[in-house]
Amino acid sequence: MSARDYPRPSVSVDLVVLTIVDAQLRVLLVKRKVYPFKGSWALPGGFVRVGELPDDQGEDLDAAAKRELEEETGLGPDRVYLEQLFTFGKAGRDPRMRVITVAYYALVRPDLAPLVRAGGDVSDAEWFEVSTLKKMELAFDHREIIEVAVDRVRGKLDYSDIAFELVPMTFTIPELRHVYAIVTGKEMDPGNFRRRFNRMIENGVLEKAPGKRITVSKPATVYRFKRLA
Amino acid sequence: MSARDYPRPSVSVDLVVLTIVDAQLRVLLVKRKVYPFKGSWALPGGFVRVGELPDDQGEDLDAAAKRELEEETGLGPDRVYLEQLFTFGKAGRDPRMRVITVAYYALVRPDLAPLVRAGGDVSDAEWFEVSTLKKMELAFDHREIIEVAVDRVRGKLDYSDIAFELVPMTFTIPELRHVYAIVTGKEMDPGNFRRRFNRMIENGVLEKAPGKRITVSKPATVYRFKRLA
DNA sequence: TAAATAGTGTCTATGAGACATTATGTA
DNA sequence: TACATAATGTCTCATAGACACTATTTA
Repeated sequence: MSARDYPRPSVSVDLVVLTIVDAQLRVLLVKRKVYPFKGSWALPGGFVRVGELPDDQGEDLDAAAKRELEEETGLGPDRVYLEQLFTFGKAGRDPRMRVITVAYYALVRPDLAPLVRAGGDVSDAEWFEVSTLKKMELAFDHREIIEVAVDRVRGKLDYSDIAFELVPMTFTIPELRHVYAIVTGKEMDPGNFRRRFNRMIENGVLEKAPGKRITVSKPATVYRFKRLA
Repeated sequence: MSARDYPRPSVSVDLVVLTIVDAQLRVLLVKRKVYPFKGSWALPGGFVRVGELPDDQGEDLDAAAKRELEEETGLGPDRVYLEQLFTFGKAGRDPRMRVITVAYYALVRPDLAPLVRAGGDVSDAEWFEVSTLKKMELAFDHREIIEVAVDRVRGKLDYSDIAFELVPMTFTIPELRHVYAIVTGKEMDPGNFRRRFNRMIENGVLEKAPGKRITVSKPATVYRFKRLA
């Protein structure tokens, strides 16, 4: 019996698409229209397209994630941060059949978030506050997947650039500080927080950008993040 | 057409089993006895056992990793640190057919490493120095997988307890320092290094253990790592 | 006793956090 | 002008690194 003949699992890609809108960390969920979990909210995702032929084996795993992202949000992968998260493969996690899912997470800038519903071919897609998911019934093990994703984002906040994926293209340091506060749940001291980014400003990693915020007092300087090549 | 009827990929589990022996970071490889890459060295691994029935969907992904670890090294998962690494799923990475592999990495204490060859059912298994792999032809994308694993270990060294998985059950601070030096490639100052673990010693996370090293000068204190429950 | 390494002490630079102060815009 | 918030400054403390020094064991 060749390896070819063993039973195979279905492999899907699930997306934890996160954004910050109205001072809340939100995740994009779609309403399931079929069994199982019909009517429940679930992560957007789908099966990896696999070819039958050795020469055409189908799409790459990353390509499947990008395709699903585009299909379900209308956002191209160039506008969104996308990274593999973890693979969930417990037996029984899908009652129909064996499904192993490779989860990805995506970070959507708040200014792009409103575009999502128009672009998707899924009619019932909504941004839910992560903090309110506890009360909801989610499909499959999607609650656990979201938890892992949020933990990952929290963990990477301090040693990576992902915070810049959760503010608009141009932003102020106070806006960036709000991102930190929302993700970590802790307010940061405005003065100390700014100092953390002073070097980036001197480096030119953050450069001044045109634009202005409507404020009741002194407006903050607007910056743009220049990703180093 | 139901989801059931789409073509499915094979899903395998590959293991990057690492240890430190003779002052070298080493990875366990097995010689392939079948095509493709017959005769090449490859990561130990195998296909996830998938059930055909909704009620019996087969083994969990983690269980597959533990099973392979036991089969190929003879080491139970209780004696070895095992963690999911990353999922590699490019089309064409296996020329025969579409295979998506979930890679795990395992850390084996140096005193257990010699037991490995006896226990495995794979006759041709050997520990290779990671630094010499560049010259070798490895099967599939296994070189890339090893690289990701080593990067992961390097990255986690400073903020996790994994260094203790690469020394014997009882060890000295200088021995631990050698682990850091070998993994990171940088020698650490002995005095400063020790200070990093002074708090753990005061906490009781590290406790004195019986045992002694054969040395040419003052022998170091032997400790045991007490994992907090 | 000599050699070697374990382990401690000291100094400095750096960064985080608490908090005060100044600067600059809006209403 | 009053107010609010941005932005800067100051102080303290914890930590990392460089390096000198002491302690202890072996040969």
